[in-house]
Amino acid sequence: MGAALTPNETEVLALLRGANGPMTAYQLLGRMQRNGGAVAPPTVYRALKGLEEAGVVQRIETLRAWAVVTSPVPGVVAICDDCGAVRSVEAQGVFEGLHQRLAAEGFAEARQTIEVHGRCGDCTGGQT
Amino acid sequence: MGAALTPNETEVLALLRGANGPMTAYQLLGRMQRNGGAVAPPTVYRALKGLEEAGVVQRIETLRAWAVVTSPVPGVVAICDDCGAVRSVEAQGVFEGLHQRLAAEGFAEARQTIEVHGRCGDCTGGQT
DNA sequence: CAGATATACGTTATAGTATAACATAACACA
DNA sequence: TGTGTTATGTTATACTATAACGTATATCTG
Ligand SMILES: [Zn+2]
Ligand SMILES: [Zn+2]
Ligand SMILES: [Zn+2]
Ligand SMILES: [Zn+2]
Repeated sequence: MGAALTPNETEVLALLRGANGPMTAYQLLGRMQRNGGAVAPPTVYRALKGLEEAGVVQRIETLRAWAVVTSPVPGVVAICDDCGAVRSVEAQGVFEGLHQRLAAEGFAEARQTIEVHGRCGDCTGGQT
Repeated sequence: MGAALTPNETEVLALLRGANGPMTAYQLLGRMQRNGGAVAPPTVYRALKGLEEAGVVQRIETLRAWAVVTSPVPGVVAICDDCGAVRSVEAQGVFEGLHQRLAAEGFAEARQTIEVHGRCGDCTGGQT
């Protein structure tokens, strides 16, 4: 079974949930230090690793930052370069199509990272 | 027109072309130092930036490394976690499907990063 | 309870990645 | 010749991540 979260993991998750977007590991570190005194980088990286393995947090590769997983199924990460908003967009067909395409090449995929930069609806003048 | 490459860019590109896979910026730096004496990080990062803007080099985000662009059209980067091989696989339908999906959300995409980790055909016991 | 194992955590140091800021050189060309 | 532009050199620093080792705590076992 998926083990319960440790206290450090719980704290990091709460910080990420309270943020309105991804946070870098050192932003998390700073917050934890202001909360609880002496905290060092391994503490936050260990927590992030555990949360990632638990599937509740993911690294946004193109931002070198960390965010809560908002979708039960893996989504496309859409990042607005204007306002910084990050959304996970479900795109089952895209993932499946990619799976097929790679399988045709004999490639057995284990993990897909799909991140897209651009401008969100709000920032383009917004047709919603 | 796309400006000609500078000497530093040319050197970095030659190193990447001579490698059998992505290289980190500091691997490139080490090579350049062995070739030409005093070289500092900004030299290689500047060259990488120029090459990236020229479209001949790309950063592999999930590897924090740099590789030559092998496909005229953007491809899916397939990374074998076993042997380290990195291939760019054309998947026009995937990119287009993703484009459509995001457009439907009002998101105007500018840059897609699609990287997949797994095992290549050679490493799975290889049906080619 | 003594001892063994496992897990989480603390602590220090260091590795690895990337950029800021400012100085200099080289070139084009008015 | 002067002037702007591009490329480069140089120094320092910021940012991201992990290695290595020690300690605490819980749990099980005999
Ligand atoms: Zn936006
Ligand atoms: Zn799949
Ligand atoms: Zn392989
Ligand atoms: Zn598109």
